[in-house]
Order: sequence, then C-alpha cells, then structure tokens
Amino acid sequence: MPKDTFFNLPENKRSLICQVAIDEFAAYSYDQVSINRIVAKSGIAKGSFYQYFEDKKDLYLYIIHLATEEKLNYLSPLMQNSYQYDFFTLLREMYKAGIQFTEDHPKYTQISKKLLDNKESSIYQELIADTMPSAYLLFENLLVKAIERGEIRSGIDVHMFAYMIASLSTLVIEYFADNVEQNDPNYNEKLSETIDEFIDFLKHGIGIDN
Amino acid sequence: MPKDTFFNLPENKRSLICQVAIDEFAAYSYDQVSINRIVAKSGIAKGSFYQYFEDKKDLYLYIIHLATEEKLNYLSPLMQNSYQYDFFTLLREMYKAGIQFTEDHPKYTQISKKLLDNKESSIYQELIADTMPSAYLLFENLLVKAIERGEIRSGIDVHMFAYMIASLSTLVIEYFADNVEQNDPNYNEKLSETIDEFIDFLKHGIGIDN
DNA sequence: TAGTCATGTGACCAGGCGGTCATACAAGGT
DNA sequence: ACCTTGTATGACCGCCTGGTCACATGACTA
Repeated sequence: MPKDTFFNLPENKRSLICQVAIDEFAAYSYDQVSINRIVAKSGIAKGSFYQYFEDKKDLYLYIIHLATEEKLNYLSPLMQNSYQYDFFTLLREMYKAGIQFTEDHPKYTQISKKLLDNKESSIYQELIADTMPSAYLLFENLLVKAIERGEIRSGIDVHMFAYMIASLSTLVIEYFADNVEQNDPNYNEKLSETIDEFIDFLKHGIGIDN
Repeated sequence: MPKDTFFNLPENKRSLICQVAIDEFAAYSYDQVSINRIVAKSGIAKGSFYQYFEDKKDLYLYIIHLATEEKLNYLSPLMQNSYQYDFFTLLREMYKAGIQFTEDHPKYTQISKKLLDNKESSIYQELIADTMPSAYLLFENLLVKAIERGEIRSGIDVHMFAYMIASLSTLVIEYFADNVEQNDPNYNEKLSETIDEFIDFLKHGIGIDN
C-alpha cells in the first residue's frame, strides 16, 4: 500500500500520478516499466515518488488493487445471484460482464493482459499463483453443483475442466477483443452471437452426434 | 544465423556453448538472458561470443531453429499422412506427439513456453506473429475439410474455432505437464485418458443432450 | 522569531546490461 | 624470417535501472 504521504496529496496530483502509472503499466510489462519515466511524465521528483510508495512493486500492487476493485463491480452482482442461473447461463453472463469490463476499462484490461502475458516476470508468481487456484476452485464448485443438478455429464474430470474453462474465459475475451471493433454498429449483436456460439460449443462440442 | 567462426569450432566447444545457451534460455526469458552469464558458464571470452554470433538475437533464433527442427521430426510424419485420419483422430495424434516432444525435450519445451509466456517481449512479435497465423490457417483448413467430410457441424465459425483449437492445444499440453508426473507408473495410460477425454469434449461438449 | 515537522528535490550510487575494440596469439604460405 | 589471416581476449564504453540521501522549502506552532 502507498504511504500516507500519497493519500495526503491534493486530489488532482494524486490522480495524475495514478493516471500516468496506469498508462505506463498498460504500455509496458512490469519489468520494463521505468520509475524514471513515471516521475518524468508526472512532473514529480524521483525522491518524491519514494515518499509516496515503498518501491515499484508497491505502486503496481496498488494499481492492480484499483483494477480488481473495479472488476468486482461487474462480477459481484452476478455471483451474488448465481443460484438463479443454470451453469451455462451463469457462464454466459460472466463472459458478457468480462467483455463489458474490457470495453469500459481498456487500460485496466491491458494491464492484466500484460500480467497474464508475462508469466515469467518476477511479480507474476506471487500475485497470480495465489489468485488462480481460487479461480479454479470457483469453477470446480460451479461444475460440481452443475453435475448435481444434472446440467453436466457426471463422468468428466472436474479438475481438468475447471482448468480449461478458467483458461478459456480469457481466450474468449481476447478473441473477441482482437476480432471485433468496439465501434462496429452490430457490436452488441456480435458479442451475443460469439458468446452464444462458444457456450453452445461447451454444451455440445463441435462434433456431429450420431 | 551464427557466423562461420562458430561452425569452424571443434565439435565439443560448439555443443558446450549450445548446451549452456539452451540451459540459459530455458531458465530465463529472452530479455533476462544475460550474455555475460552465458560466456562465463561457457568459459569463453565475451569478445569470442561476438566472433560467433551477431548478437543475442542471433543466438536465440539459432536455438529456436534447433528446437523447431526437432519438433518437426515429431509432427511431420503425422502431417504427411494426415489424409488417413479423421479430424479428431488426427488431433489426438498431434497432441500425443506434442506431449511426447515435451517429455523428450523438456529444455526445448521450457524455451518455447517462455516465449509463449512473454508475449510482450521484443522478440515475440517478430517471431510468433509470423508463425501463429499459419498455425491458425492449418487448423482452419483441417476444420473446413472435416466439415466437408461431415465430421463436424457445418454451422460453426471456422475462424473462431481455429483460434480456439490452436490455443487449446498448448493448454492441454500445459495442463498435462503440470498435473502428471513423468515417472508416474501409469503415465502412458493417463496420457491417453486425458487426451481422449479432451477430444471427447471437443466432439460432444460437457452438456447433457436432450 | 525560532523551532518543528511533513514534504519536495535531483545529484548520486552501485550494479547490470549489450556490445566494441585494440591487442595478442597461433598457423600457414612464401 | 616475414607477412597474412583467423581467432581469442577482457578491459572498456555508454546507457539505463531501482533506489538513496543530504539538503531545501514552506506551513504551522510556540
């Protein structure tokens, strides 16, 4: 967490620093982000930076914290009412919410994409290694409940498919971000189509049933 | 490509340098690999290194070249006889070959995993950005033929599923590498099971048909 | 006015990097 | 014996990094 000094700053200066940091972490991977650049763009002295933050990691974790809080705003309403949905519907809504977050907060999305894209970076291990298992667990729980409710075949390897679905969720979002323009007139339509097709694939596969 | 000087080297010295480089690139991402470390471990002078290679990238591309050649040994027999197989069988064999390569050449696998895990690194763009589209095209072609042969539903978005299947292939291999010990007594059995279950998922999904 | 405390500052540090270059050496040809 | 050619060498260069520290500033207190 940043030091008190940072939170004592006038609002405009504080948010300027945040904005510069967000731009920087969206443009460069953690290791490549340069404190020198950040202080230069922010117009503050190098020494001041270290009055506000312990070190580079401190700033990064704070930015990640901001992004996570914002993303939870999109997902938590869904999760609170998760019992209302069957497995596939819940999944569809989660993907939609995820893509909506991406569109509303492209910088945050770039930051987390950079994180996911640099699994070897020093920061990845301690940050994601803690988070991912809980994401897998979430999907494992959803799968188990779905099996109990008879929505999903009971023979499947829950562990493996939790892994698959967790990984696929970022794949779908990336595919969509890479292949559909946000200002496409049929944007929302295509969004629904893509997700529906993907959910249908999860349900029935791509093979021809005999 | 390395300079002539490198290929004029006595065999043992040349392969020592290769081995050190392979270890280094398997242990560190491209940007983090240090020429200083490589020359130290190889017991050669820094200047000598630059007698053998243009620069760091030259060495890296050469190592990637070695890995690619070796991987082709595993895949090309399959691709040459691809017409013999239906889509899902071919896919299964490709995954098996891929996993076999991983087991036989763990260092090469780590190197390409590092490459795929650092999509932001300077080298990734020019190396993968050229290769991946051709991988997608391969899968697109396979999908189109499979649809013609009636092995796959005709309504699907070929472009999207080519992307999905290409991405999934690395996912399956990673999942397997992370979750099954190579010296497991039932290794081959589990390998077949995992792949079969995954192929079955591609065919039929995980939903319950009504 | 003098003292105190939070904050601002940028020159500076040690360390690491990729890459260069003048020099030395050894082998072969003449 | 001399010159050329290919190779070996490591000190050195410029650059950039994250982080520090002695000092300046300015506001509030006594």
